[in-house]
Amino acid sequence: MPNSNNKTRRERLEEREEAIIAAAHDEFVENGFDGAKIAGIARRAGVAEGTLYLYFKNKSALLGAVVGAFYERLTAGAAEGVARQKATEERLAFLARHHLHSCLQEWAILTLAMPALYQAGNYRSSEYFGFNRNYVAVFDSVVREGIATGEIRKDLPLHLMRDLFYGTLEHSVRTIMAREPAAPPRQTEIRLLAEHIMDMVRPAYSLGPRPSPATDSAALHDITRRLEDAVSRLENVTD
Amino acid sequence: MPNSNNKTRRERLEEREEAIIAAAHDEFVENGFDGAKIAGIARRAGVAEGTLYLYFKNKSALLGAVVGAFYERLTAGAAEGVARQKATEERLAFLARHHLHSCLQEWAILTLAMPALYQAGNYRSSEYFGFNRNYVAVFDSVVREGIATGEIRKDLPLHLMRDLFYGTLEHSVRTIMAREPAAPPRQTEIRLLAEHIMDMVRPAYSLGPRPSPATDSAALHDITRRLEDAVSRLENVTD
DNA sequence: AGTATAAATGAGTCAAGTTCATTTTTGTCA
DNA sequence: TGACAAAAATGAACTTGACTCATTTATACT
Repeated sequence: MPNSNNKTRRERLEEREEAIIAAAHDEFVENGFDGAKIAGIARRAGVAEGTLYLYFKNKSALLGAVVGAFYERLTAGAAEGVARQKATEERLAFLARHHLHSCLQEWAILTLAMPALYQAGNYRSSEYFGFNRNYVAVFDSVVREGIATGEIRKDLPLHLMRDLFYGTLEHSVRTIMAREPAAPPRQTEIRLLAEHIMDMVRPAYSLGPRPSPATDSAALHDITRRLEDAVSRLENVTD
Repeated sequence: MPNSNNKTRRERLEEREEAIIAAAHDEFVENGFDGAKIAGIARRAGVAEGTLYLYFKNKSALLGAVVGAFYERLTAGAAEGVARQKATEERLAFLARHHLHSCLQEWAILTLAMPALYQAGNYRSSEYFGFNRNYVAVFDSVVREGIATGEIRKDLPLHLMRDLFYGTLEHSVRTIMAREPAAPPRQTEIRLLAEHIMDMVRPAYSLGPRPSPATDSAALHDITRRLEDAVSRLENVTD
């Protein structure tokens, strides 16, 4: 009787793999990388320790799979949101909110991913490089389009704009989590924070109508005064 | 015969501690945190393994001492440089160059510090929190002064400006090291990069004469055209 | 049913961080 | 100077946990 179940062999293997990744996720999130035990993951997944090594090369590869799943969710969410918006500014604002929301939501995963990101001897060859590449591709295409339509300045290398955007966001997330480790990410707080960040990013990118209220309004005030002067002078002439 | 050497007991202990930190530095830099072995550090320092535990609680504490020394150099350099400059903009430009230079120079230490920074269960209580606090205090005082003199906008929380500044710098460093892992940090390249970053930071902070040429000139153009229209209309009336 | 191949198992191996009973060094005092 | 108590150092033994592999179990095909 081949196929005693209604599952093909391949399907059963993939199910097991997913179960292992889910188990690893929980064990890592609860205990951190060093605190997580292979034995614990095996127990959660309902398999023997040795079995894990048939699916993943070692503990780090197990973490890689967990982080990869996170990046997949992150990237998919970013791409979807961007597709819903039309204006460059709205798109960037969405990406900021989405990044903040995701990173705060899954802070535990981030704390697992960052070390691996930095430790990777030659980062380029590590799987994390690919994860990041796919993710920032969404941002890159938004900015490239913004530059093409003249909404964004074109005198700076794209990678620097990316560094500004994601560097600021990541640092902000770290700041928040350092302030209130147990903070549940409230929707409105994220919106406010994203708006503040966009208030800095906008002028940095030369995006939007008002690059900077303070200086701009000063310049416009000056022009306006001159306009009024001119008008009243001309009116005096007609008198 | 008390004090057979010309060294007091305390001095000898401190010398040994420094030797151990130096040994740990080299072992960590060469092999990374996991790759570094307590036995290796002990051998380099010329002491027995057990002796290390008389000076440091565990391997992590050993890393903490190495990272602490790095932060001390970093903070001292930042404070000195800021004292040499007078204008807010020059000070920030210096801090940017200094941060880039130091982090590229001692990239190996950074890759050791970042994981610990993120892993620290409750970051606030970890020693790394204090290191960072002292370091960014230099930046904070520069920005506070800039706000007081009206050079910098005051409608954004200070911590966000910090996140923009150091987030961008750190992300840039990571980008560079990912591109060319064996890159020797050339002085001129660092200057150029810092200038580019300042080109983004300046308008974000509303620092300097022109917040943003592109949009600003567009707005002014518009006003100017309206001014000219008004003038010519009035001139037609007087005809 | 028989059998070859794939998959799973878990006891055993090994490496490395940490501990602690013992030894060595140091400073003081008779 | 020599005894001695306290401090410092030692390294063999202990412990933990990732990883291996000889053996067992399940699967699919004839």
